[in-house]
Formats: sequence, structure tokens, C-alpha cells
Amino acid sequence: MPASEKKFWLLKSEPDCYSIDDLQRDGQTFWCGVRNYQARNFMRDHMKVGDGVLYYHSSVEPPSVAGLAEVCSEPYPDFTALNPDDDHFDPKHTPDNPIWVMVDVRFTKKFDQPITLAEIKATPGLETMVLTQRGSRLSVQPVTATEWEIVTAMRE
DNA sequence: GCCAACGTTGGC
DNA sequence: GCCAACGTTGGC
Repeated sequence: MPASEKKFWLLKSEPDCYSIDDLQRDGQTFWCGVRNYQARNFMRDHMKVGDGVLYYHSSVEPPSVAGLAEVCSEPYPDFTALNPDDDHFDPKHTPDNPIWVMVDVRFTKKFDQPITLAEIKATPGLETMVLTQRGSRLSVQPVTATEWEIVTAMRE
């Protein structure tokens, strides 16, 4: 794909739930369970195979970008929303009328040293990252090409 | 564990 | 369609 079409994202995960180590072990996973419309819209309307992913660990000390991954499927209906026994069940979501989507994500690399949120906040050029904005809670965030360059260069 | 920020819900 | 109440997120 032309480099100009490649997009970049930050995906948040609580490592107690699914960590970069789990992704490294599995190689690939379903990015399911997104139940926020803004995050859903980013996935549904803008995610493409090959997009770069900053894999972020939230709700741990220290919160940090733990590694890199790659989007490896087009968005498709999130089947966990169909399962009444699933935590992410949503009765409004049906096979005929899917509301929620997921993508598949493939492991790329794990940083030897995670890039902490504090480090990101202290890095020139990253002041306007969605992640560093006050009250930013989106679990799927767009990352600019410039931000991607700066962040990934911090561990090369 | 606290609590600010934010999204969602539901009564009106 | 407004907005108060409520639930959740997530850094600290």
C-alpha cells in the first residue's frame, strides 16, 4: 500500500485483560469489545489492513506504550456483542444490524523498555497527541504520522 | 482508593 | 431536545 494511505492508531488495553505478552504469544488477536461510538467510528470508517498500532497498557503502573502491532483485517461485526454470556453483549446488535465492529491485530514488537506516559508527555512534538489530552479516555485513538515517527524513534 | 472527566441514559 | 443522574475510565 502507498505510504500515504497508511494510518496509525493507539489501542489501549488493560494488561490484566490482554497484554502485549499475550499478543506476542498468540501472534494475532481479535480487537473486540469496543463499545464507544467514537472509537467504533475510527475503526469502522478509517482502519485499514497494514495500519500501524501503538499498543498501550492502561490502568497499570506505569501506563505505557508496551510495543507495536499492525491491523491485519478489515473491520467486521464484533461477534462478542451477540453472546448474552459475554461481558460485551449488546441486545441492540444483531447479525442483520450490527452496531459494533472489530479488527484483527497482529503482533509486531515488544519494547524492552515500555515508553511511559510520563515520557511521552515530556517529549517535544507529542504535546497534542490525543493520549496526552486531559480526560482522554478513548480506547481507540488516531495517531499522526509525525507522532508515530517520534514515538517509535524513542526506542530505536 | 479517589475523583475528574466524559459518555450514556431516561424523564420530562 | 434538554439536562440531571448515573456509570465508567484511568491517571494519580
